[in-house]
Amino acid sequence: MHKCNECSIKCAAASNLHPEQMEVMENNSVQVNFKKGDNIFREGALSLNIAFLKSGIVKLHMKGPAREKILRIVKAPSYLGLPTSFGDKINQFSATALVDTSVCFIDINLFRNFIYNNGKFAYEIIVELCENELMDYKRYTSQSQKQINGMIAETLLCMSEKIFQDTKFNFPLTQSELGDMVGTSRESVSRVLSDFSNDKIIEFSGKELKIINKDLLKQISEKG
DNA sequence: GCATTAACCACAG
DNA sequence: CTGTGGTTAATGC
Repeated sequence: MHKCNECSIKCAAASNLHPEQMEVMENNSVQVNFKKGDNIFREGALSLNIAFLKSGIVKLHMKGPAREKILRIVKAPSYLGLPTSFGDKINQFSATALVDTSVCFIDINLFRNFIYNNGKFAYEIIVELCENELMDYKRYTSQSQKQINGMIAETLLCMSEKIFQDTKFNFPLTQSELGDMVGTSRESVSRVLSDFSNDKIIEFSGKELKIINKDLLKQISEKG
């Protein structure tokens, strides 16, 4: 049996749990490891758990009328899909591991009890939901008004800053997935990436991506 | 009209 | 899965 108490990977919310609540959680949660490419939970399937991403990187995605849409890239530590867990018993989107990943599944009824009985815990959950909602609003506004150069620049910057905290990183998506993320075709992604590379803004070989001219990338992102 | 943007198709590594 | 060229449609001077 794993020990939630001793787990160093806690979100802001869980650190507000009382010792006895922590113990209950230990008895009502399981940790599962996933390989790169594994499906963690699937759109349309029943779910009675909250999924907490302990380590790794995950994509949240849902089927659109034409093709798949990547909603968000999530880096540990973070909850995966609180909206789908509380809004509906059926998952409204899928989660897929982009790298080897470890996830804790917590019983939804238990989680609900924590929210009822522990205000600080609930507050932190609300904070997280609000932050996510705000970021989504920003992305939707960008996506509806920027051209693809701007969208891809924005996405690369975001990955570099928010996910990897480095100008050089292993790009976790295929070009086709990046297209699904910013709402464009894989061909357009390929062209933009080539252009950026020719203009010495980025460098990429295989999956290794390095941002060389961050200022220019920012300009492209802002001007759309 | 002419230029730009980007999607769709096809074919090749 | 990725890179490119041709084609086509929409939009904007």
